Amino acid sequence: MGCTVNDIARAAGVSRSTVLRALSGKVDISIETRKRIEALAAEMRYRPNYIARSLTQGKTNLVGVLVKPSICYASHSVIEAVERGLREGGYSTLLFISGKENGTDKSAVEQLLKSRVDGVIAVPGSMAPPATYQELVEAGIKLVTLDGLIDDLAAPQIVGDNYKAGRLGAEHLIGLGHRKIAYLGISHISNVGRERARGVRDAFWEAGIPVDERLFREIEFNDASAERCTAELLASGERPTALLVWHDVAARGAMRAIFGAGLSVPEDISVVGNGDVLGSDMFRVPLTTVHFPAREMADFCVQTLLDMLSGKAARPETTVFNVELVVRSSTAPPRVIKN
Amino acid sequence: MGCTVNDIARAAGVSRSTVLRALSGKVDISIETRKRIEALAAEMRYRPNYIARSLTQGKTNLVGVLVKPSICYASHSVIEAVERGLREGGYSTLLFISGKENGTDKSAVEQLLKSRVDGVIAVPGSMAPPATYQELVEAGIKLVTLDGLIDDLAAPQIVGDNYKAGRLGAEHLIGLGHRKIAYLGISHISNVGRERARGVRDAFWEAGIPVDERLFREIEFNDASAERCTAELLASGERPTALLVWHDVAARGAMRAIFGAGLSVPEDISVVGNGDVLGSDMFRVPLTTVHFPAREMADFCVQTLLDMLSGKAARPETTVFNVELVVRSSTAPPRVIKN
DNA sequence: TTGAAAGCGATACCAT
DNA sequence: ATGGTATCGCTTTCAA
Repeated sequence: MGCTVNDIARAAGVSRSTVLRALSGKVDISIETRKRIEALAAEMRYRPNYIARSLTQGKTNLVGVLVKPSICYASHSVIEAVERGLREGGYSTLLFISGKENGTDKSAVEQLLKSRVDGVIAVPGSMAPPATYQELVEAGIKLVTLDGLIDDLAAPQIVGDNYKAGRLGAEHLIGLGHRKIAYLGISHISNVGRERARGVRDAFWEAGIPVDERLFREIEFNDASAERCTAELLASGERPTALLVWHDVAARGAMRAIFGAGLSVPEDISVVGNGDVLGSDMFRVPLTTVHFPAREMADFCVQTLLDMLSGKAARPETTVFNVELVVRSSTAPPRVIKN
Repeated sequence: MGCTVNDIARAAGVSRSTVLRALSGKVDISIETRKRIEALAAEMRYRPNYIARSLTQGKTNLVGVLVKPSICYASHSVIEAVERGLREGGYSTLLFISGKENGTDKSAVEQLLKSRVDGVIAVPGSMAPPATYQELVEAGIKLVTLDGLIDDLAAPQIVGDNYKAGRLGAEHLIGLGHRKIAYLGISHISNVGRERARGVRDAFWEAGIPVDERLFREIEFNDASAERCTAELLASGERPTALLVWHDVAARGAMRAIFGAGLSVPEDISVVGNGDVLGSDMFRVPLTTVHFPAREMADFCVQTLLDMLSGKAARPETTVFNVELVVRSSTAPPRVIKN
């Protein structure tokens, strides 16, 4: 298919060393032969083979981007920002989407290793096993995680303030007068899950509200799971007056269940989301949520990796981004306050 | 970093040929040396270098996925399906997102060529220049396009029935009694843009409704553009009673403008979208839209490429998928029908 | 059953 | 200013 330097050398009647010199823009070559070879290369549609180049340079200019499935639609701008940032930094994006939201990513990491990527950006799922990522670090591959904290990982990690996110949502609902608040969270296996829950519990604690464990549920990341869980809560005798949901997308599923039961938001039940996904202001009821600066986090993540790739000292520090409550229409004081 | 076959050969005291044989699972090797080498390889954490392998095999097992930015959030499931399908087929995904929705993709294609990808899946922007893609075909790279038709391209192309989509939306509104319908479409440079508009115009024609060119607008793919355009329409003397928007995401922007003007949907203005994006049933007003089987189209696209990659005869045919109208709450008869 | 050698395409270094 | 050669890590073919 593509022609090689040898083809050009033969066609030009020179050695391939000369061809390379002409094409690399170096100085020690006569202007005329350079012109001639450049013209020939263009005519023959020569394109350097990056694969061969990586072999000699010991550098592929490839960055593996290993993300959990939800990131694609929860924060499409993340993947866009990452790809663009890497490209501008001279790297190509080798994309891997975890099979399952909570999957191990083991085989994907193997693949990444065999592909000899120079670096990896990982958006780990809620149950990502630390060992898998550790393996990348041990293999000498530059790694930065985004939006998920892996315990004891010697790599820079970028996260939003999940503890604060949990607190903000809970405090907002408590401030409105809610006492019977359900929390639809994610697995406690992950640091994110633990921090969120801790924030929520601390808010309850400080307000002197006892935690009703029956209202603390774990859900998967998808509409259906949230919808099912919410339906259960509504059907139970202990119907909450407010729902704190760990992600906007799940909040949408929760709303579906609420509307499906003939109830309304926020009149019957208040709902708080998390993430401030593009479009949550146009939900059937504009969603009160906690804003995570996803785009800024992604940009920072890419910059950190590019710095490491260019040899700058990498400090395996965790960077926490601030989050803020955005109040819209899905929350209101509980309808009836019994004394 | 990673150890090579030579390292193992040296450590095992055999030639590298023997190592390769042991690791490749071939038969002509004694069981004991194989065991020994396998153990050694595992211990030394040997991982075959795919880069080097591609060089000898003339095959990278890389597929370039070149998409316009909107695909990421308009149809996140597309990129997921594509990545998963390719991975299952033994290929890795080299992702490129066009800089601009209407950009040329020229440099991305160059990059793809230099990376020696075996194949490419392209989701072209509305103004994608045919020559760019043609170049891929000429370079002998297997190409399939998805959700966008490039004129005169010798490659299989997968699209939804855009003509029908235009018709369905228009006919629905006309059937409800609307006469003053605005159409927010995309550039006519693309086949998609032309087909949609043709469907709309045919529906108008058959209903005997004259086309008011002032109500036929071209917008960019984003909330803001649709919002701005809608605001203009509302402010003009010729306020339409219905809006036919070429994409759900743009429809959301249009709704934002409508609500911003203090009007309501569908009482004051009906809105029809296109795409049936996940979540459009949970818009502030559940959206009436034309459903495109995005996931099925993506799966079919990947399968087609995998077939081509495995040497099966490729028929450069265009496959058109059926679309269907999904009626929700954003459309209703016009409030006042003047006689 | 095992070893040796050529080659994939580009690079770097030494020689002319 | 230009040519020759070893090398990157692996595959394939031919010898032993």
